[in-house]
Amino acid sequence: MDKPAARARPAARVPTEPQSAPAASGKRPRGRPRKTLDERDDGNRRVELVNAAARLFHKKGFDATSTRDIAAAVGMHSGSPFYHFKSKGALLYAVVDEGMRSAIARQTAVLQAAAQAAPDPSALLRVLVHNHFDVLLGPGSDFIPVMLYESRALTARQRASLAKLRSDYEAVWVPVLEALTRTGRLKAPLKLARLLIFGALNWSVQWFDARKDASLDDLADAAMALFLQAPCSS
Amino acid sequence: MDKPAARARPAARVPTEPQSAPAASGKRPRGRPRKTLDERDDGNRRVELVNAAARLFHKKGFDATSTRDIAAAVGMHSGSPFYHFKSKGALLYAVVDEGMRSAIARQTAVLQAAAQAAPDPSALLRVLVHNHFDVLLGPGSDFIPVMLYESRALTARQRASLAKLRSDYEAVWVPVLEALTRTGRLKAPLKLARLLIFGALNWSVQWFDARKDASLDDLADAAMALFLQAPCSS
DNA sequence: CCTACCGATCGGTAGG
DNA sequence: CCTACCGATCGGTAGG
Repeated sequence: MDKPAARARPAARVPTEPQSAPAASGKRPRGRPRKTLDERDDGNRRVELVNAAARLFHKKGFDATSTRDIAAAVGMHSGSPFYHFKSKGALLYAVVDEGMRSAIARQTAVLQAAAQAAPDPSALLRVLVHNHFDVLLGPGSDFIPVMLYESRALTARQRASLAKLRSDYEAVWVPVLEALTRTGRLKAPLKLARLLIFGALNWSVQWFDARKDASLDDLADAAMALFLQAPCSS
Repeated sequence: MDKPAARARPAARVPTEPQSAPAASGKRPRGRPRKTLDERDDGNRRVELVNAAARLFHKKGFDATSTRDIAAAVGMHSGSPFYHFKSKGALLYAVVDEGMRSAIARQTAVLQAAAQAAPDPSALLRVLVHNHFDVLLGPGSDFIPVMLYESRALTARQRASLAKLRSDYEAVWVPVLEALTRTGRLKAPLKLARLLIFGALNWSVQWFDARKDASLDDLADAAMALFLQAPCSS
């Protein structure tokens, strides 16, 4: 069956009083009502598709998710996602891109707040680690897991753009890790340390269960205890 | 096109001198030649299929690999893998099962050798870590990466069997990590430490390049330096 | 954004 | 293990 489930169609989409104000003039605003509202609507549908795609790609994987699944999840018919995205792969890239930009924005925000309060590098690392766990495991966090585990389907060009974003995200960690190496609290070679640390964090997507396991703070504490040498002087 | 590539068909499969000895008697060994040889042949074909499946599942992912791809890789026609395996999922489970049994066997072997030479827990961890990297990244290591990153397609029953094998593999690490915790060289809570450590190691599948990066020994050294507190007394 | 549709591909099977 | 095939599903498109 191709009919979308009746469930997700938002009430706002039902054509209630469609052109209340425009109807008064009777001529000018025909084919398209006010431009701003129209664009906002289009944007919302697009955002809905990206959100549904993120959730389904995370839950079932990119290949196992059909564009029909995504359409049905937002109450569209099977061909309609291709009005907003030219291919399934473009939808995947939208998820990945949105996820990285959001992650970078959040990272920048928490780090700025922390750098003013306490410029201690171990405190900064703790903030980075906690934010990373939050981006991976917090509420509504489907985008970065998709980026981490479903990027194989991207084209070479898309992968190159993604590599730039990942590099931006990771670059912030480097001076913090360097400072910790200088003070002897981090022992492994910098590049390998970074890769191993990201692995430890990213793998949590595979096992973390918010209902059963520890809190994100517990996770961050454990990671800090594992990676850092205890403060030497005492 | 459905014709398999002419490439991988082993010369031994070409029906050259099919029943040299049996032809002498002319009666007894009809429908099936000697049983042992026949079974060995079947087993080899089965093993070839599992090896090809492991390589392709690792390279392209389970969903993106067709059973036709696998058949072609071993010089079979498109329907023939189903003579050996009743479904594509059964082939995936064969890969995962074989990978875990091999990993456990290798782990047992290296650990027994190391435990006699030096029962120091940090030396044992180093052996476990190095073996783990070797299983993940060493030559012919497609099975465990498939297990780690493609198991989602398994049935619930298969996943339960796999969980048992994974638990067997991980159980060996626990006493070693406990000993290191007791001597203060491992600081994080045991369960979280184990999960974070496995994450750091398993993630290497995503970035390690044998041509460019460090050796497996370098990796193991870096992991030990990162995870363990420096020996306290000195 | 829907309707109606297409070509391609896929997992799997019967029958030998 | 091959031959010949099937039903289902999928990404995508034309035309409105």
